[in-house]
Amino acid sequence: MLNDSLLPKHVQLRAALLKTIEDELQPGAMIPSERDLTTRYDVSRATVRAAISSLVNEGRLTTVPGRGTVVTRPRVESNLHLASFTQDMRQRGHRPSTEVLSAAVVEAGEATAKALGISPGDSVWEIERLRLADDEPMAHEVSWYPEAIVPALGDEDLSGSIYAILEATYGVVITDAHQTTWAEQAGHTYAHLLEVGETAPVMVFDRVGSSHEGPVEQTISRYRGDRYQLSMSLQRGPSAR
Amino acid sequence: MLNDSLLPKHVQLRAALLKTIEDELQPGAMIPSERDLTTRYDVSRATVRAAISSLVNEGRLTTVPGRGTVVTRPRVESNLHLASFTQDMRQRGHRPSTEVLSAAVVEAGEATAKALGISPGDSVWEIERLRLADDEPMAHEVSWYPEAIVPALGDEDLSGSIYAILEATYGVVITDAHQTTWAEQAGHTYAHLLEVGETAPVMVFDRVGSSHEGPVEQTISRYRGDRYQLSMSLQRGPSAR
DNA sequence: GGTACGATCCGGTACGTACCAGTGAGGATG
DNA sequence: CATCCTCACTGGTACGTACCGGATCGTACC
Repeated sequence: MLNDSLLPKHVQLRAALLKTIEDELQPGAMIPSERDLTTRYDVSRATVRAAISSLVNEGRLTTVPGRGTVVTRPRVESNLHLASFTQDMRQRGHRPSTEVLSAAVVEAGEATAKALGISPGDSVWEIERLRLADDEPMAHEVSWYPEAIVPALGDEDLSGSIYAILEATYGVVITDAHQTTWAEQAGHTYAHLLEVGETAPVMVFDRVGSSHEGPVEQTISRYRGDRYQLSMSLQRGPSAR
Repeated sequence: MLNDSLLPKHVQLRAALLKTIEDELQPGAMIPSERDLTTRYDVSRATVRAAISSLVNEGRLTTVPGRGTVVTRPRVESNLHLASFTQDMRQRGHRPSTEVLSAAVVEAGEATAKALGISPGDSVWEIERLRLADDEPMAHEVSWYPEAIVPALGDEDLSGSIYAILEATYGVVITDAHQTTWAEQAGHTYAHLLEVGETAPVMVFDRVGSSHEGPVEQTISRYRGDRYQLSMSLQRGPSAR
């Protein structure tokens, strides 16, 4: 039944189970019992349990003592994902808009150069924008993009998603990002822009966005603390994909 | 050796191993061999392997065929993961300590009841703690745990990891959590506790921790904005809109 | 007809044995 | 002295047995 050799039986059995739960079974359906599987595939129960526990560990199956083992309902959505401000605000039920404050080619500072993998002094587009939700200030953003990657960025309409421009005009797809966040007082400059008090709390995000070929974007965003919150899921360890 | 209670042996052994790799061993060090552990704790090798594989699955241990099992080196870049305050601060190079402000059984409020899947008014342990890093206040935490799950939580030493207590005493392993974070001004109460100004920014985390069987913990933490920051990775969601 | 009980199934726990392939230290060999 | 090889030891695989407590359901009893 199994034993194409080469691979351990519990790995082969795992693959066989995964195939059936993907092709034949609905979420919530029960898979055959462990003892049933031992006779079907002619393996020991320990082997069956190894295969099953592997799938349980990845969230594909759930065991119910006294009942059986059921196919897990797929998760609806992971909260923390890479989304543009526009997408993000729409999902939260707000109407997003953007005010472009400035767009110019400048020399990259040290931190930006390091983040983008270029040399300090290299030319980068610096885009400064105010992000509104329902016509009230939500966030202030400054972004930097290497001019070498997006030479004519300033010619585009920057009031929408820059990610969309990167894709449509330059074929650059930001697939993942890394960001650090902390809390600050607004201070004079941002208090004015965000229309809050100078001591009002803001959430700062320093984000570096990357395509498959490397870093493309650095953005520092300041969100009004009274209007923004962030949800995320945490796992204890890597759940091997 | 084990069996001080009614918990499964592999859970007890898991807790024992976790304690030793946290207290005694350095990252990269090898734990005793599986066969060694069977004689030390007088259990079968299957039990030892169950305990070890659980820790491997969470990224605490790594097995090396032919060599042994080593304590995992923590990742340099502390990404977003579920870690206790103690672990978190150590990874950041600080010396953590804790001051227990109060511990009492109270009636669950509405939000807590909803988060924990119990009824408002049900008994919950309320633990209030001040978390210090290098002897300076870093965060204030209030946690709630259903009394039905952890009846004698107040008898334990609450100055360390409550997650460790949950595992060792009650066999409850928090495997994942969901949290929402936002920025606030400290305000009178927390300014005093955290030793900052009343308008100083704090990062608030509202977290619900769950075991395989459901929610176990709600914690609201307030971190000093000037001392704490959070890093995370983002991937592009499947919502290609 | 409703309840209580027991048979039977389920996953969970725990024990034992056996053999394999890779590692690495130390002794035998050249 | 360097090299090779043996061998003890490691985790990985796989088998078997046994018993537990929870869930389910049919049946016998009130």
